[in-house]
Amino acid sequence: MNALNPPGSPDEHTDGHPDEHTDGHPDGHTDGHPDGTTPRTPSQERGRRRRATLLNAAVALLTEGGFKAVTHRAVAQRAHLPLAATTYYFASRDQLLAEAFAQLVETELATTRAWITRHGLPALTDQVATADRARQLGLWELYVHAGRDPVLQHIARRWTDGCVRLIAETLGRPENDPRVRLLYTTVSTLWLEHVVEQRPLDEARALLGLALTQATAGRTP
Amino acid sequence: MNALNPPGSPDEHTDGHPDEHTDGHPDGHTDGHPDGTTPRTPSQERGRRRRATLLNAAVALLTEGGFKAVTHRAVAQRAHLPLAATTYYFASRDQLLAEAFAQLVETELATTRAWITRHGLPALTDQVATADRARQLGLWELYVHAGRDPVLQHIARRWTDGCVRLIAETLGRPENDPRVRLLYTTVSTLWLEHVVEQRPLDEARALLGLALTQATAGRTP
DNA sequence: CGAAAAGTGGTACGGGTGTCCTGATTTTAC
DNA sequence: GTAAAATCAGGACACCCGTACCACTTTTCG
Repeated sequence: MNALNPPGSPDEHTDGHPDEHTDGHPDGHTDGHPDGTTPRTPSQERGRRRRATLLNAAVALLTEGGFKAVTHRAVAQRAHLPLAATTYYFASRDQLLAEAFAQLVETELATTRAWITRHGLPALTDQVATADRARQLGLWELYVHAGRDPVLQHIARRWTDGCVRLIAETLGRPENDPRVRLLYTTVSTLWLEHVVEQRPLDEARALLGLALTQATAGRTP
Repeated sequence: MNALNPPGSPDEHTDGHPDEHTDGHPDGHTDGHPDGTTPRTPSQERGRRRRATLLNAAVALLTEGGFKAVTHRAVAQRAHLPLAATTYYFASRDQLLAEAFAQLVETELATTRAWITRHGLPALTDQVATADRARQLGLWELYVHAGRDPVLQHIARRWTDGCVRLIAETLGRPENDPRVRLLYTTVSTLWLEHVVEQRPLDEARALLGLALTQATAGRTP
């Protein structure tokens, strides 16, 4: 669950049993140097900061150019760290991407939650309009890429589940309520369409309004 | 409009004015050798077949590995043609990808139309279940990638518009009817979710049913 | 028929990548 | 204090890529 920790949080996995934590970890975060070559989350504060810097660089590059732009050299350069740091702290490019994806998902969910808390669900199209489009594209690119990668797939499901949970809470409904899920389908497509196709948002606003009307059946959210 | 022609269809662009067809062509199809270096659709039948073979190879690779797998060498090898053929018949990798995307979109739209004609809209989840998932992934990957590429973006819009048209025709409604577009949002998300996340389709079927009920307001499709 | 245009295909250029190697330095543990 | 472990960073390995170059062959056209 380390990928869920904010950068800089204490690491619980430095207890000398690294091997137990590298099997089937769904979010791609791997700890431990079983033979001195597999990276771990560092025990020293300095190393932890360097690792986080690399990860943030990866997210930035993901935003700017999609996952193709996340190469070891680009990440190292963006983080002003030597190339070897990338392989010291991350087992592979795939791990780097997975952790970047996980971070992006959590960040976007938190941002969206805050916006809805403040402005309400009907204003979600306004958040989509003002949010960093390139970052959204990075997220969606990895979302689709997750279809070919079981590790990323778990993270993708977390994105969907997080969005559904958000809507459920806002509507005061259980997450498995079909109306919640139906509303999510509309929100998801409108979001993706805006990010990819850059269509005007007038129609999206109207559709969101209609979908909300149907989901709440006359109750004002 | 050559990208809309089936492979092997007669080419109308060999009339000696190739330069007029290379500006702002939204689907990335370029004709003409203005200085002997820019590819055109060949005038000879053999060349046309070779070009089509390369394009089909690109689509196959897109299916198997996503757009990252569509390299000149992989395409040439898959098509059993020399590497130089790829640059002879296509101006760039981008053009190859654009045409592969366009072809994939048209194929999928046609396949979906045939299915709906035969089985009806409520059975759309069954088509999603039985269709080649990897091919769908290829399509969606390029769809999202289109967010960063104006040429592909036009093709992505064609995908969306084609789906909306399909639903509108099935419901006997105009394409700008909000209920048509709302139903499309649900269908789109359920499709993407299945392809990416591989969730069970039971819930998708139920949601599609609910969405159809709301879209038709008691009228049986 | 001959020249020009189109087609063919092997090769190379200049660039890039993920990963690994290894010696030096710093930190930790006994 | 010393040895082991962790950290650090420069460099290299093996591979890959898109694109361009160029000589040769085939087809077209005047």
